Amino acid sequence: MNGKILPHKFYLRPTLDVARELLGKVLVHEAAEGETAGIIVETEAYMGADDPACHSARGLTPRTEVMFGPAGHAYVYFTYGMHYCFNAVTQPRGVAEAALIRALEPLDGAELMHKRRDRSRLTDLTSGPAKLCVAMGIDKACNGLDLTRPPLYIEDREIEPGEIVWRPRIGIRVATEHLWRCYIKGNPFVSKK
DNA sequence: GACCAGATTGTCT
DNA sequence: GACAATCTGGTCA
Repeated sequence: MNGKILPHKFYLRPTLDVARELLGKVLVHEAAEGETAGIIVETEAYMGADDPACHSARGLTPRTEVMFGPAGHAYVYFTYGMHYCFNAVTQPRGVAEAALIRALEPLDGAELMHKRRDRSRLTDLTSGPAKLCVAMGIDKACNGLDLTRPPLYIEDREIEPGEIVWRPRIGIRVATEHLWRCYIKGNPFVSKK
């Protein structure tokens, strides 16, 4: 690692602020097979009890337990019978909000990502929430991990994200009116324009 | 490029 | 039993 790991207090703020400021930060996973890292280029905010698209809006269940827990932990959920998605939990214990990481730009361990994903094009490795989980080796075992220490953490390598834009969230059927997805304009790894 | 259906299973009603 | 914070590969243009 050659950056500063983001502390818990980074995540103890309004989720929209955290989602925006995660852009340009670096997600690192030190797995047994090797280390992979990527620059976060796209996120979405899930706003808890008042957001019908948020898993936690229906209350505390075994699945959403981590989101109700303290900030700075990993919420990894399984969906569509085959995909994992990775979120960073925000807000204090009891407030169940999170920032979904939707896309990364590969930084370290691209070779290992290719091996895990079996895709030749670099832009196919991490340009989507389920894709990046495969490329980074993130699965159910990562659910609940503390993001301020290895093996899974997010650090600041002082990368300037560039121009940021806000757009409606993707892949949900309710609450689509909010501009709660943000990404780095023009970045080729963003999942969708 | 746009649009569409199929895959496949955990989670909640 | 219905549905899901998705991806892929097909068709048509």
